[in-house]
Amino acid sequence: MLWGLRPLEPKAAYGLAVDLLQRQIHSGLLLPQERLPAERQLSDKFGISRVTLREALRVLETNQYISVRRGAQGGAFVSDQDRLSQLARRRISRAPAASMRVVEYLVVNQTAAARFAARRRGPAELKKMREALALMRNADDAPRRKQAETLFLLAVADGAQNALLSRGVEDALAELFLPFETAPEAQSVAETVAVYQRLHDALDAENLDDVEGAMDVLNARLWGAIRRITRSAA
Amino acid sequence: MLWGLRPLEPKAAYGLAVDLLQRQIHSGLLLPQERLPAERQLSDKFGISRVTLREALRVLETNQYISVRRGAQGGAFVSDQDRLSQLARRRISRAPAASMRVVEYLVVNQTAAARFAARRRGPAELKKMREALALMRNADDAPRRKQAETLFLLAVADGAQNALLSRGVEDALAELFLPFETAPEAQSVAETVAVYQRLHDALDAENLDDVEGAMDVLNARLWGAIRRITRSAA
DNA sequence: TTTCATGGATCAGAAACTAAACCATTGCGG
DNA sequence: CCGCAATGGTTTAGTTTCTGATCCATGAAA
Repeated sequence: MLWGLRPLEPKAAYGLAVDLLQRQIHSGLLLPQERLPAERQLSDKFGISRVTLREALRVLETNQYISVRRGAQGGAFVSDQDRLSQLARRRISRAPAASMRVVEYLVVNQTAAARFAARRRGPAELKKMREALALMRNADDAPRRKQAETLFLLAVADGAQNALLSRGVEDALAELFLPFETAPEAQSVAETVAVYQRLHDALDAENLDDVEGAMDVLNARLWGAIRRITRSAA
Repeated sequence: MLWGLRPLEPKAAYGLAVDLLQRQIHSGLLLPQERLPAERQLSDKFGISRVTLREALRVLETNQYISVRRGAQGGAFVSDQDRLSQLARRRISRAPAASMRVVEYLVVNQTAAARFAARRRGPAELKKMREALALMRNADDAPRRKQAETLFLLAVADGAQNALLSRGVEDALAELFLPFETAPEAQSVAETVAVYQRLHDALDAENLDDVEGAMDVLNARLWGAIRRITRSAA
């Protein structure tokens, strides 16, 4: 018997572009106020026409993810930190339970990926982790720290050499859209960096116990963050 | 910075229909030789035109997933058991490593889902599991047993009340496409049913230890199955 | 043999997308 | 101050995909 017959929902090309850009903003890969490539270049990269790309930009602008300015030095700019944090909080408080489930999924797949990565990570992934660590140390604001964390976690996921797990982690990070940390204390930041460093070292040394220990700390911090937000929103 | 800029790949409507039907054949929900609904009805359910649906059927026919017959009592019929098993083996032996990774992903998410389900499963999911068990007991051939197993596992995944985990399990089951068991011994079949029964009982009783025990057995059987296939293919 | 539910084929029109041009705005260097 | 050059904004003609409808062809069952 055929199961779950529901109308198909073909995604228009402009919708795919919206999703891709939105996901990168959610996961922090695109920084606040960052300028996107010119329309002609972006549409080229995406393999879609400029008209279609512009539809996508219009949607993102409407949803306050970007703003578009004309003229030389114009272009599409990611919204600023406060606006994005506001969007993130709104998204979470609209459906707090859903965000908890995303964290659940992220923790499950991220932890599994890290365990596999302890055996399978290659030099390329370790290098990406070190680069992310360097970014994290040099970062002087919350967005750059978030970006570096995302890059680190994606590198760990890639280390598992399992495309489905990588996609799962990527999806979860894109779905989450946590607001930027407020009032970052120097000590807390240093502690976070230390945990990622510990995870890198454990993966480098193929020390499974330490990998799990570091992941437990990261997962606990993640749960703490999401709980803090859902509480303050209530 | 923008990361991973690649050409977008808009999926045409007919492609979505192909995927949906192919996935249900892979996971065993659609039985061999089963007749699909008439084109006019199917296109209606999918919310696409009949012409577009027919494109999808043509693709599936080309790939030997179905065959189409004309006339009264005609229609699109899922290929027979041997043909499907052949397709499945071919798919696995083309990329054995990929199939192992799918199993990995399935085990990770299925196990996590079962753990959550131990606390969250509702009466609806328990009922679906019992119905699947009944199907499994009454099944007198491999396809029906596979169908019942899939239905049971999907019910467990739903019990976790986490849409992302459910989707992960569903994706993995659809991606796997295991051939039907050959030479089924009555004892082995009875043992399998017993394990699913044990999993149901454990979920019903919220007995987490027993849930994990049953899942371990199921996961081990899954690993055994995929290893047996990849070996015989080599 | 007739019936009729089914797949097969065709066509006009709608919707999405493309390619290419041209216009409007604006910062920057001369 | 002006004009260049890079950018977004707009228009148009044409292609591709999908739709909705109609009619034809087949073949099992009554």
